Amino acid sequence: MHPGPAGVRRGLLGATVLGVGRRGKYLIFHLNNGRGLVLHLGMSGQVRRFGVDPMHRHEHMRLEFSDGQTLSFVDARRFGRVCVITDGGPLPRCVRGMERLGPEPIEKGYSAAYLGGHLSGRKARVKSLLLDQRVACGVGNIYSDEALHRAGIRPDRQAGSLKPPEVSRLTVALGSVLKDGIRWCGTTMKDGGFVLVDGGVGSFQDRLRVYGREGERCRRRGCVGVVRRQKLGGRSTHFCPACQK
DNA sequence: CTTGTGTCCTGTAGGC
DNA sequence: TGCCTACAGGACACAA
Repeated sequence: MHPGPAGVRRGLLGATVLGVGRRGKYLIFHLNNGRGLVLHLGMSGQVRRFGVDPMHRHEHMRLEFSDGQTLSFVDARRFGRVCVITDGGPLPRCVRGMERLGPEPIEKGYSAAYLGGHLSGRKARVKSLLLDQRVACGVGNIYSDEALHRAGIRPDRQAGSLKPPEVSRLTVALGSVLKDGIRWCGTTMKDGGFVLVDGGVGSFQDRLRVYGREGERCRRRGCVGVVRRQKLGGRSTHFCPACQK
C-alpha cells in the first residue's frame, strides 16, 4: 500500500517547489503539481545541503534541483518520515496525525480556553497531554518539561486539577518556550538533536532550565531547588521540586 | 473514549 | 580493549 521511494520519486519528478511551510513538527514543500512533500524529522532527522558530495551515511533521500543544488534527508535513527501528499486527497498512513493537529501555541489563535478545554476533566498527567499534538502541537519531550517549569507546574499533576491561573500560565509558557527555541535555532544535544541545513547547531540547549540538568541547580531566579529527573509515561522528565507545584 | 505500555531504530555512554 | 546493557525520542499499535 505504501508507495515507497519509487512513489515519492514519481510524485516529485519535474515539479517546482512553490514554497516551504510547517505545521506542528511536519515540514511541507508545496509543489506546483497539486502535491506536497512532507518531511518529519523524528528525533534524528536532518535536512542538509551537501552539494556534490557522495552519498552520506544514513542519507535516505536527495532532492536534485534544475540549478544543480541538492537537498538531502539524513536520519540515523530512522524515526523520521518522508511522503508525498495530494492536495485535497486523503493523507497516507505515515502522516495521518497531520489532520488531527491542534492550533499552534505560537499563533494568535491559541488560548487558555483551548488548552483548558483539553485539560479539564482529564485524569492523565499534564505532561502526557502536552505531548499530544492535538493539545499542544509542536511540543515534544524537551519543550514540555521547559514549559511546565516556566509555568511552575509539576509534570505529574493530574491535568484536570490545574486551576485557571495555572492553565493561563501554561498557555503563555508553551508559546514562549517554542518561540525561544526558534530564536536560538533549536536544541542540539550531545547525542544529536536539531541540526541546521548547513550542519550548524542550535544553542537553545544552553538555555534549558530543567531538561537534561538532573542534580543541577534550578535556573529560576531566586530558586535554590535542585532539578530532579523521573520517568513519566516512559519519557525522561525533568522538574524542580522547589518551584514547581 | 480514556489511559498506560510497548515498539520501532541506531549511536553513544557507562559498567565491568 | 571489548563486550554488554541502558538510554534517547515521535508517533502509533495495542490492551484493559
